[in-house]
Amino acid sequence: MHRMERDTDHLESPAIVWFRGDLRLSDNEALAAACSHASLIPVYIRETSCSARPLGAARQWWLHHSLARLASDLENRGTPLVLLTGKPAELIPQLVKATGASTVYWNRRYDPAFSDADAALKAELQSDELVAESFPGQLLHEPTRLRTGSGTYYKVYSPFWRAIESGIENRPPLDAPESLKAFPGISRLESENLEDWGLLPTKPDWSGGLRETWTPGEAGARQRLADFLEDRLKGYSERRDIPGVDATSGLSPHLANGEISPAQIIEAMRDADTSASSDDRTTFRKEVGWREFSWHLLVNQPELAKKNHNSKFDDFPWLNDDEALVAWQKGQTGYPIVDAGMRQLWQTGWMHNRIRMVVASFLTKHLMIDWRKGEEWFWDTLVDADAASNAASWQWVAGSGADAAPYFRIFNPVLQGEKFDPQGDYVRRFVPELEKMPAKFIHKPWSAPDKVLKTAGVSLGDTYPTPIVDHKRARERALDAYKQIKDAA
DNA sequence: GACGCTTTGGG
DNA sequence: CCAAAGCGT
Repeated sequence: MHRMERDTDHLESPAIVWFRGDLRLSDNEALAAACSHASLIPVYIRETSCSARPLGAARQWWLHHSLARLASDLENRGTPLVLLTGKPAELIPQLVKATGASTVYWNRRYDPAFSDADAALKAELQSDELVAESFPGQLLHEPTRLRTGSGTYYKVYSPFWRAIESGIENRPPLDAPESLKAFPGISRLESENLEDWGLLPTKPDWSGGLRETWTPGEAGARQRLADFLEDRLKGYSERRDIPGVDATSGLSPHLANGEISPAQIIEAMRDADTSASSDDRTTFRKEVGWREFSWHLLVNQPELAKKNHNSKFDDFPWLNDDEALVAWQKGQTGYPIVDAGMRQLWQTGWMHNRIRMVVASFLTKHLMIDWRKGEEWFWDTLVDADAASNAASWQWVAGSGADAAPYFRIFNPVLQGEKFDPQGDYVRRFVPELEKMPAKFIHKPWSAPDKVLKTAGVSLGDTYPTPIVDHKRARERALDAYKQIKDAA
């Protein structure tokens, strides 16, 4: 068969659009490509027995709602969404056979755990004379392609950023297709019920705070972006560090679920006519850049969530202290800024970026617990849990990562609280038992005079924990441990 | 070969 | 002011 013939012929038959990490209709190249076909079959597969790490509970909650929105958005434009469970390598060919489709489109995902399987499926489909094509979209750059002058991947953010910065606005995002031509036999295809997938919590339903905080789905993502650009881009570079005010974009969970693309964000910001300074814009663009950098690292270092990027840390004497780990997880360390962060995470599925650094530093340095334990907890509880950002950022704080903070840079939880939450607004919101503490002592209640504690209704060790470690001693212990691996190398 | 690196703390 | 070190241009 001649290539030219096939290129026109295949448009006469339906195209399968395999949705994976891209739960949106706009800026979706795979979907756009399918629109030039006679009809299309959108499918989402709940993948079983694949090598990727299963989604954490918070992201499963999000996924349920995001898929529900995607299905209704597709329905409104003309086609249902087919839901299947199993192995794509079996299900996609079955779907091809059942529908007579000659084409399968999908957008690339970059988690190395999927790469081999996706490439193998593509090759298999193509060897059957089918068209199988993948498109970019989740990132602004192709993480495997970008190389330094000496041919290696980037290990330092600044040069990485300079390398992608200029090309960052080169891809104009696509509009959502106005209508979709459903495959005529689509309603007779086997499809499962989302409700049967068990993505939502049951026994205790802990999702109340998530529901109050978030609107999963493409429309929610677009709304949040619009609100951010209108209300919060101005002043972003300063205010983003203050956890007590709503100053960040809050787009991370939408990005993690592919409800919005980074190209859409960058473009919308360029068009946003606010009085935001160029500093505000650059700072935010660089945040998007960090996400790109993390994926660049993960793609080139597939073990990033498991292995120290700097192997010197393989000998670090981490402590196995389950009691301390649980206190950290539950927000019961006795350090208000740490506890506020951990409780925000549990209640809302999200934590302010600055506080993520503080709690991660506390776990890895004050408690000397392996960063992987923290990474796992975040993976399970964050609605924005992202395989690349989570691993890269934990290693950054722990000191073991690429371009990491030096290990000896140990955050002081009291000073961080006083500097970035001076009035204690953030602590008060998530640690209500300290609500009446005066600002002067809210980040160090143990140093408040008895009568201040009494007036505030705080009884240390009773209504609020005493610190589980002493800052000064913990700091010295961590630095001693670091000295061991430093001298050994 | 020089230069410039996200996010700090303590003495 | 110091606490590292090496990456990338």
